[in-house]
Amino acid sequence: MPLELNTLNNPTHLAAVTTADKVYEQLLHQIVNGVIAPGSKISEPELSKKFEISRSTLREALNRLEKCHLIERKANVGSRVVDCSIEGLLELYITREALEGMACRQAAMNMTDEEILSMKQMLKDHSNQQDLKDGISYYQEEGDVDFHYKVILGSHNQQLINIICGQLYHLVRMYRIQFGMKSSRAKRAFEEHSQIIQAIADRDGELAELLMRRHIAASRKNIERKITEQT
Amino acid sequence: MPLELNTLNNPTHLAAVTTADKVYEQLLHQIVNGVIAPGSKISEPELSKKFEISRSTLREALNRLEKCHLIERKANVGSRVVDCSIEGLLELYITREALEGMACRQAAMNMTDEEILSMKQMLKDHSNQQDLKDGISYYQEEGDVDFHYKVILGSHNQQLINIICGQLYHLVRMYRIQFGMKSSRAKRAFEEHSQIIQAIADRDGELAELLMRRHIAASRKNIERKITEQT
DNA sequence: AACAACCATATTGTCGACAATTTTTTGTTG
DNA sequence: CAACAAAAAATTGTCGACAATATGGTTGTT
Repeated sequence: MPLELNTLNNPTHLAAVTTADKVYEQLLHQIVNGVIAPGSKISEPELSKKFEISRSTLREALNRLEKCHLIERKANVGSRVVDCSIEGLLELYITREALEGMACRQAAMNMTDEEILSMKQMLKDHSNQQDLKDGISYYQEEGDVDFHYKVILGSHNQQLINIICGQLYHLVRMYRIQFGMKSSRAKRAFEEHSQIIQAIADRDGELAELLMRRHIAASRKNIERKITEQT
Repeated sequence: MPLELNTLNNPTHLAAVTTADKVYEQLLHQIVNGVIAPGSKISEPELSKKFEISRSTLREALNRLEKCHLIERKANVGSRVVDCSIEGLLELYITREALEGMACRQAAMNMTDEEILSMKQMLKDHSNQQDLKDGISYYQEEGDVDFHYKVILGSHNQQLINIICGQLYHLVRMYRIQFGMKSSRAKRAFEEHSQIIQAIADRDGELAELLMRRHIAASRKNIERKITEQT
């Protein structure tokens, strides 16, 4: 069963209580999934009518979207959804490499034995799924997300967790959808996941970080290659 | 001339135009400098009276403080200034190590020759100051901040710049003031800065990242040592 | 026809009041 | 006196209206 993504954005792991929360979640979903196009302007009067809420609570929701860098605001002008450029995507992966690499090192140091066991079990489940689906994207996508999330949480470093899960990953998902990235290296990625878990289980932080960085860098280079092929 | 810190938090590098901006800047200053104590509750009615503004615009300012992780909000309960724990400080330095290390690698790849020249000049100025002040804290502190900022900006990676300058560094400053950290290794740090700039000038990203990580790790271990001595 | 200044319109920023929720106080009971 | 329940006060969330600023079109001049 895949992790519920929204829980990771909510520090207290509680359901959205206020209406601004709910509107935020809906807008988050719509932006990430491209229902609201990247780069498009956000009209406060229009949206507040559509959601049947006041502008105040809409602005509250917009502020949270701004926290995840999904929208940008200029004073006295308004908000726009961020637009997805290739440069932005590569910058994002560079940042992931740094943060998740370190998170992986910390995970090797700080994960409990139970957490490690749980990850190994997850990987076994994925391997069965992979036999069935033979590298087809959807489950592998979720599996990939699950894997990375567990490593990040395993770091037990609240700073890293907040930055990666709270803001970066929404952008990552948005980019994945915008560029229609279907992880053409599912099998290879799965093997890399195995190696990383092994390094964590061995409590080898140095190796764990190195492998995670290579894993993300490989994904980035894969994207770069595809992009340059297209042109 | 030291960098104007606030400009780095403002993406457009423009002065605060709206009143919420100004209140945000004042509150930022007060929190970072401990005028408002860490862990203390923030009363919206009280603050809005003190600043003679409405609660709406105060809440706007609070939202920006939340973006920098300087305050935390719970629904229907209110906001608190984050409190400074030793674990939090160490987590922050771990995160810095990852992000600034990568920023340094990117800086070695992406800085212009002019930017590198400017950094070398800055270091020369610092060295003169150091001869005069003989390792006394204040100027060295600002110099340290300047150095790190220039490297980060030199990465030319907007993601890294936003995360580090836009949010992490306010927390770093707050911690420095709360724990009264006076950089007892000024001379050593200056030498490390020199080595890092040399690696950047040589366009050796690998070494540049390694050195920056060691530089920050050394600072972290220095803190850990002090803390454990005290107990 | 091209450009500048101006005006009308629309959008964002700010305000004060009301509703919903939490926290504190008070009162009752064992 | 302690413990629990209920009411009161205070705080946060939400709303609609007004003020300040930007946008787009119009008009007038060269």
